[in-house]
Amino acid sequence: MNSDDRRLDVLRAIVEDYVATREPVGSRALTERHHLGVSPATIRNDMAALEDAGYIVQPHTSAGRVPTDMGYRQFVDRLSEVKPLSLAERRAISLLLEDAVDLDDVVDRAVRLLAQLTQQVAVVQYPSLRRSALRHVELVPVGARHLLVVIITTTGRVEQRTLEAGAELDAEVVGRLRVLLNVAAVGRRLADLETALRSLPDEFTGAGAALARAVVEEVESTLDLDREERVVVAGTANLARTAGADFTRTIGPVLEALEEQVVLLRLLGEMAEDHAAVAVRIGRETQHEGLVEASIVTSPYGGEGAGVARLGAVGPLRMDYPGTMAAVRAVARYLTRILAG
Amino acid sequence: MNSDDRRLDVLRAIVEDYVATREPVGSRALTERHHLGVSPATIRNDMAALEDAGYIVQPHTSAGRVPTDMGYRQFVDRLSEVKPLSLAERRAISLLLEDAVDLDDVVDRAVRLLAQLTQQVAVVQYPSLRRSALRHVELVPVGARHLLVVIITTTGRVEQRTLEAGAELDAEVVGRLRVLLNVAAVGRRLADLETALRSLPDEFTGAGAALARAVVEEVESTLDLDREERVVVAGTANLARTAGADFTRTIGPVLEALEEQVVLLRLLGEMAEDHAAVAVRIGRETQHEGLVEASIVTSPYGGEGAGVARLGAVGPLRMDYPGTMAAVRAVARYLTRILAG
DNA sequence: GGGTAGCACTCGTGGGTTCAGAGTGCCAAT
DNA sequence: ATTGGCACTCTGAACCCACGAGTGCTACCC
Repeated sequence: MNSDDRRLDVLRAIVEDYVATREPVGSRALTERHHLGVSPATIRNDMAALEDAGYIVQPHTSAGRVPTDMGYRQFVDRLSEVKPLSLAERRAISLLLEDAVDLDDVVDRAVRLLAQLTQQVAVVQYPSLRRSALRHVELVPVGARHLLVVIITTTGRVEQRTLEAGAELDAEVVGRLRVLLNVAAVGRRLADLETALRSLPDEFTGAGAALARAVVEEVESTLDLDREERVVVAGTANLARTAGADFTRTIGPVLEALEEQVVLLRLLGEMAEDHAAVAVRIGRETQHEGLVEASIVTSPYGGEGAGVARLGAVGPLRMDYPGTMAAVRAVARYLTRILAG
Repeated sequence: MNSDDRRLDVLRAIVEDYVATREPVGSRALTERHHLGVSPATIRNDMAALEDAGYIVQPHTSAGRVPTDMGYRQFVDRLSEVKPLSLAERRAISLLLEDAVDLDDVVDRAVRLLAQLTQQVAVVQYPSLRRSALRHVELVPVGARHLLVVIITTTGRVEQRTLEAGAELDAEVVGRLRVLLNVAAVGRRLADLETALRSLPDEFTGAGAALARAVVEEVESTLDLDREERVVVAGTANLARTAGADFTRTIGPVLEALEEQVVLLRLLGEMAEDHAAVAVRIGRETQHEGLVEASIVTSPYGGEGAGVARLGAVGPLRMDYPGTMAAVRAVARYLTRILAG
């Protein structure tokens, strides 16, 4: 065995032990718990090299080593196969998700399930409107001057807006608008709607044109991703469990980050650029002040007309990466299957 | 001054100091910070009496006193007037809430605002469907066999369900059903709908009757309060700020309770039975294991056709009750005004 | 009777010291 | 390249001790 390879094995062993024991790991403990076939002294040399390379640090002179962000990163990148979940776990996932009654329910169940499986904070992003397609637009007059616009997507998501018409609504105009809207828009991805609808108001005159413009604008504003994309979070209590040990001061900054939709959405968006089945961001890699002591593991789900979104788990740097990755990937797969069915 | 009165003043002073300093308060400190007009020795006698009565305890011999749940309760009950918020605060509330675009946005803004104002965890319950009235029901065929049922309430809330028809939809039947449904149901409180709709399927024959029954059932299932009432939470990071000092072990149990909709809904429901403008539950009074070290302050909002619900703040036993009560009441009032307008 | 002053007593906190053990780095030997 | 040996470092636990805050009690005063 090449000595570089052994070094990486030592790193792997350090990460595993540190994750398991939460204590800095020394050379002797390492030789006892893993059959590396060499003596502690050799390990010490390797550790010195790993420290020079930036993968591990000593909290203080006479203590064992602890992985750095870079160390965890190396560890994660070197994971070859993801260990599968147990049959019982997979069956539980499947049963739980199949009983869901609508999209909200699916998402709610998925996020709780994932929190439970990973014993961490779970996050699930709603299927993105931008990438899903329109199934139907409905216009409902409400009183003489208000019009309710209901937008239904192929993912089963329903968005509604109320708008105030400038003049009294004309039932015939509303009816025609409904028909034209649906003809022009159904089947389009929401992101393409703008071009599809641009000329629609020209079909009307006077108050009808104004109304059509207002409705089109309302439909388009639904594209405004910042407002419409949502992430739901569950399992924050899991953070508190190991709070003192895993976070230098408090979990406050992490909770703050989790409450800020924009932070999560940015992070999920950036992670979508990794095309791996499971993406990981460790500590500072999250590029967010509040998450320097946290890692996030996510996976895409949906796709094929069901919209694409991500789900994942957020936990301390010192998390069980292989286990978390397996759970995240599994839930993403089942969710994809459920949404497609 | 009656000596019983003085005792209660001493209790008030103890609560105030303990809330301010987070440290057990002794007789000397008390005489220095409050002009009670008597010597420490006298205070000591009063404190002994208060301890006998169960309002305060000593963490250990040779320490000052700390209020018990009962002590806080007595303190809260004796608060006569609620101090008003500053003009700047009231203006900020008003401006923020007025800009909201729809019900979701109002609720979201309110909960964040309240978390910010109280520096605690804020909870806002969605206006209850049971007490709000129906504005419109819309039926939208989706494909040949699916029907989308959209229910709009007077609070601006929109609920939708998709149902699968047993047979191909007949446009004429759907149209007639829509008309009849609206005639029978509009203006009714959701809680009264069941009786109003019972005979409706009799107007149809064959497949139409089956469809009507399915639709009615779907509308009624919206009444299912457990599924439809929702509470949104914000500001959990505020809990972490003082976590070590205010909670014996971790904030985990509190976070768990906050994630369980059923727990919050039960609590809010029970608090609705107090008819005071602001209701308070302290420690064990919450009747929930996870909240024994927490208190909750809530106030109703809405009403007059806008549905009735509650909002409030959850924090440590050692919270600024007068300030929290003032903020909760103020936000409830502004929210009521916004929803009515 | 209620308030006060004085006093002895309790007990937790904080500072300082010591000690053992874990872990390291380095060097000489294989 | 690996290993055994060894001197060195540093943390954390244990311990002790003195300080001081705070109490309860009793005797005294108005």
